[in-house]
Amino acid sequence: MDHEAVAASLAELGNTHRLAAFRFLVKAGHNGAPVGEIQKALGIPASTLSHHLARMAKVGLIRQKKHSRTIVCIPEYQHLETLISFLREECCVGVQTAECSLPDTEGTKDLP
Amino acid sequence: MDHEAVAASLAELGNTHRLAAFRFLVKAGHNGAPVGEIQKALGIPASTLSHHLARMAKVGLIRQKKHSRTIVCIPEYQHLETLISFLREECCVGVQTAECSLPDTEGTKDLP
DNA sequence: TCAATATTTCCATATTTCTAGAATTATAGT
DNA sequence: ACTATAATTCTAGAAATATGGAAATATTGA
Repeated sequence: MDHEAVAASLAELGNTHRLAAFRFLVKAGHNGAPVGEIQKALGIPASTLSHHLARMAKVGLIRQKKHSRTIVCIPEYQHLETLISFLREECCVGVQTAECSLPDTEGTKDLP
Repeated sequence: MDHEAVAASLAELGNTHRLAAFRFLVKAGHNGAPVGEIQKALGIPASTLSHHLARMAKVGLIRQKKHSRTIVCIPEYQHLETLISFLREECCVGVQTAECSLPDTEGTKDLP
């Protein structure tokens, strides 16, 4: 996953409704959950939710499978893993220790 | 960090310019880098960059310290750590194994 | 065939974000 | 005091996002 793709995925998770939907799906497990169930859980209008789910599917955060009338949404764990790996590399580059450590707070003052 | 704060931080990282700036700062290390240096590296207009940096500072992704005329931006490693922890919990909830595993791809078909 | 259900697509509107030039502020050096 | 430098704030237009009602689509079961 390249820089642009990472940014796009993070942007999708960076919306409270979408993040809530994704969290719900992850909790639901590998089988995911149908749109209607998500809708009942989050309590947002169907058209709004549909729009958000479509966006997440577009960047690969979730997958959507049709079972007759219902559309089941499945979280793409691997996608999130990749995202986390990217962030972790960002976090640890430039840091001395293998594990991430806190920056030294020198004697400079914070801005007001 | 609560749901809203996580979404806000992810949204900030979900922009290519800001993600690039953050990556640059992380690579720069604990001492961070002055705005002008970031500007030269990314090659975007000063006012645009200033706007993006201010946004990142607002959600706590970076800190800004003034040294005479220059403003040094420092990445908040701890903040990113917290973000990653949150995502990791999301990822592993509902999954059987301790480590994150891939979802079973059942016999259902993907949407067109 | 008809009604009900699940969901999307269409549409319009409101809001936010992005962008960058111009003006402004703050500070250092001369 | 003056000039150069570093960065922000102001401003405003363009683009993208968010929202939700209404209509459309697909599918099931009677």
